[in-house]
Amino acid sequence: MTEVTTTGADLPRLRELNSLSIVRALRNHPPSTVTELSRRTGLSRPAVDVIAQGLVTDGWASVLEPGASSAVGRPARRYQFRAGAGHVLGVDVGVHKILALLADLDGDIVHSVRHAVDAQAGPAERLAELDEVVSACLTGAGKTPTDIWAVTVAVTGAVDSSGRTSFFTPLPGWKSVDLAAHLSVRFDCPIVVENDCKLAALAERWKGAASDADDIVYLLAGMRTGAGLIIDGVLRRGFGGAAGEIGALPHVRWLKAPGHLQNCPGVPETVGPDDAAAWVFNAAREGHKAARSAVSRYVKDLAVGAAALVLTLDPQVVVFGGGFSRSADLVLDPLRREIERLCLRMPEVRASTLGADSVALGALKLSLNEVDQRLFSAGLSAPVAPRRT
Amino acid sequence: MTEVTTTGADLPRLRELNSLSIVRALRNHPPSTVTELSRRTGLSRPAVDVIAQGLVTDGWASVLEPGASSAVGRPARRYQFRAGAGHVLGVDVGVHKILALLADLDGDIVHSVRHAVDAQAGPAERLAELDEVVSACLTGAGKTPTDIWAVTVAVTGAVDSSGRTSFFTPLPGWKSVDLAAHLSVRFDCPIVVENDCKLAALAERWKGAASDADDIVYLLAGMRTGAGLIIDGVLRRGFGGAAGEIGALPHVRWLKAPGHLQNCPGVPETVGPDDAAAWVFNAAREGHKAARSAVSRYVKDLAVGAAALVLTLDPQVVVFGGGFSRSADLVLDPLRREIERLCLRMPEVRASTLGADSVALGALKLSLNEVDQRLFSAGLSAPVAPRRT
DNA sequence: GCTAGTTTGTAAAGCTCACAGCGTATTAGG
DNA sequence: CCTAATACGCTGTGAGCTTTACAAACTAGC
Repeated sequence: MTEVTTTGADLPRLRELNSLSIVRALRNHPPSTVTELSRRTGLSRPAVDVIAQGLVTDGWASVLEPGASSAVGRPARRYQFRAGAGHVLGVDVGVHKILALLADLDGDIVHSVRHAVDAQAGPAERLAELDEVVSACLTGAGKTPTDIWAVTVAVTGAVDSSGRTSFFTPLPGWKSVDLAAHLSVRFDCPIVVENDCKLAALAERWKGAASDADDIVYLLAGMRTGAGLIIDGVLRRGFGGAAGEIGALPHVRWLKAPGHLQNCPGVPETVGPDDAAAWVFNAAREGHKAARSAVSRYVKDLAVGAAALVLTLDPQVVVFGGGFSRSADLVLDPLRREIERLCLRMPEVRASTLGADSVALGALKLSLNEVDQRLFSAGLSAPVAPRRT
Repeated sequence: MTEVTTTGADLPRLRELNSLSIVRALRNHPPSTVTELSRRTGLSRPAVDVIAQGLVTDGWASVLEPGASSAVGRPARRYQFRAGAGHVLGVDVGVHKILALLADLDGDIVHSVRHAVDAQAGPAERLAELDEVVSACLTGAGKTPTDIWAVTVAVTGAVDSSGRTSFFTPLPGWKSVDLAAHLSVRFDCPIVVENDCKLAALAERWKGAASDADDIVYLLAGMRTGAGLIIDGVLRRGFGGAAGEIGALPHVRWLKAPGHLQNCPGVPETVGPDDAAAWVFNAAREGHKAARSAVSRYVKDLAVGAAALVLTLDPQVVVFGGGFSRSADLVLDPLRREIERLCLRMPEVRASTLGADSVALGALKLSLNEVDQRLFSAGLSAPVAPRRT
């Protein structure tokens, strides 16, 4: 027997579905009365009542007894989602810094810790620093690893299905690091390792520049150029985790694009290689001839890869993010012109609104998605940290 | 009130869901006994029994009374999905031909009609020919327009959200043709106009070279080069319908790639421009020096665009289709080498197995998808042709 | 030809769930 | 103080699925 799908639903399953429906109606809403929930879900008031009480006894919701009532009529009891029932972690392991965010199930950030890291630090040193940041974040929020329901770590470079950056990565010696295995010593919950561009794209859709769009090309523009894709509202990983790596194609010029900025004539010797781009953008803003030309050539090269992505996917929005997005005022208009010239249908081009924390925020969001997925597929029995399968 | 989601489910809805579950279990299976359906859906035998009887009275299923039984025990009544309850059309409006396929709800083709068309024919002439082909296909199958539940028409060129090929199209004078409006005079059912590459991709996943994959890049290689994308098992249209049009980017060389074949030195003057490529492939197979070089250069240019798609999406399979897929023996290996050289992760590269009918087949499949979507979202009351919304 | 065994069809009992309806509690306003 | 409006809580009703039980139909083997 090919026992694949058990789609049949009986009464308990119906109750489960309606419970999830109530949970959905509870989340991302202010504390709600039974009548409001009834309207929101389409269920009858008595049904909502018993389900809500069940959620309270299970620990998924909490009750607010009526206080000062402003409306007419008998003051209503209010239910709210117990966002504190569980917590998730999102960590960005960057070249220069490690940033950990700890949030509740609403995605509200409870605590965050940021440490600077030497760009040349080897894997052992970086992993030790990661452990320290995570520990500090947990203790700072008064949590233990068992309180955490999902962990997502962002790294630079394409992440394969085993969670390793086997294709390439700018982190020194990082190619063979098995981050998930390293963290699984401390955490029993699901652990996901993901590419930083993809996570930044996720963040930008969550609470950034593209929260209204389902089809997004996110450009992470900095000394390295990368892309993250959201298609039909879902983060696109690729069959092997290498989606969005258009920069590897020499014809689209992403590899040499930042060189126009770094090698711009006129950069003072006192400016280090990491700050050269910022200097050039500033100089261009003040009318420096060579700087303006360098920015122009940079945008032209950036636009080729962007156009390849846009022509392939025909997105609604292109988000210009990454370190260079601070200079979006200089980039956006010429980038639009170039894309318009190269593409069939013109997408909106917007600047990132989240800045440098977008990667860690995206990691947080992916952790929340992981929790949600388990919640809404496996059903909700009691709020406990899920185990890895 | 932001009345967006009415997710609550009551008892009738539960019955509806289970009915759909039974329909799913019935489709693409041989006639099934109640016990088999019970196992397949997870529902109890009596529940399946009443639901199946309901489906029969509604006209969705038919009963096979037990005949010659081979097994032990009382011979079972068998139920089967009534694929003949409705029919769908898939039409390919090509440059040289128009092909219409008429199939039942199982996708089994009942009748097909193919007419040749002059490549220079204008819109009026082509539309008249289309009407004639559709009429012939209907009468040949003994059907009327009211028997048809969905119509999909494939055209060359990116199709915008209004169903027009406003960006570009090689069909003479076709840019402003509103095909959906033209057909809506005869058909009340949903009418979809879609790009030919996308539909060929759909067909190749349905019953072609990539039926096992969810992430597919389909290359339509001929005198024009195009691409269709399937991502997470879903056809990717793009926000404005222009996904996959990477060929519009000059840097990837798709526009000039077929020129290597057409302008290959040594092609006899007796060979027309449309047959030059076929001649070159044949000559290359027989060792003709210039022909081999032309094929090599063609593949190199084709591979640049393919690599752009592969790097962007990281698909599981690349399908080499279109007119040139008859010469896949010459193309596949060098194409693999080039993609491997340019990309991070190597996808499988396969030749199309459907040939020239793939576009019409894909149109058929999209019609079936359209019907299924309405079936499984709006619920099944009685088998009647759906109306356009 | 007859009996044991197996599977199907069908009916009845029981349980769970959601809904409709009604009475009660609480507040605002006249 | 009384009325209208709103929300809570309880009970009865009906729908739908499951389990159990039993009759019907067929094969296999003696």
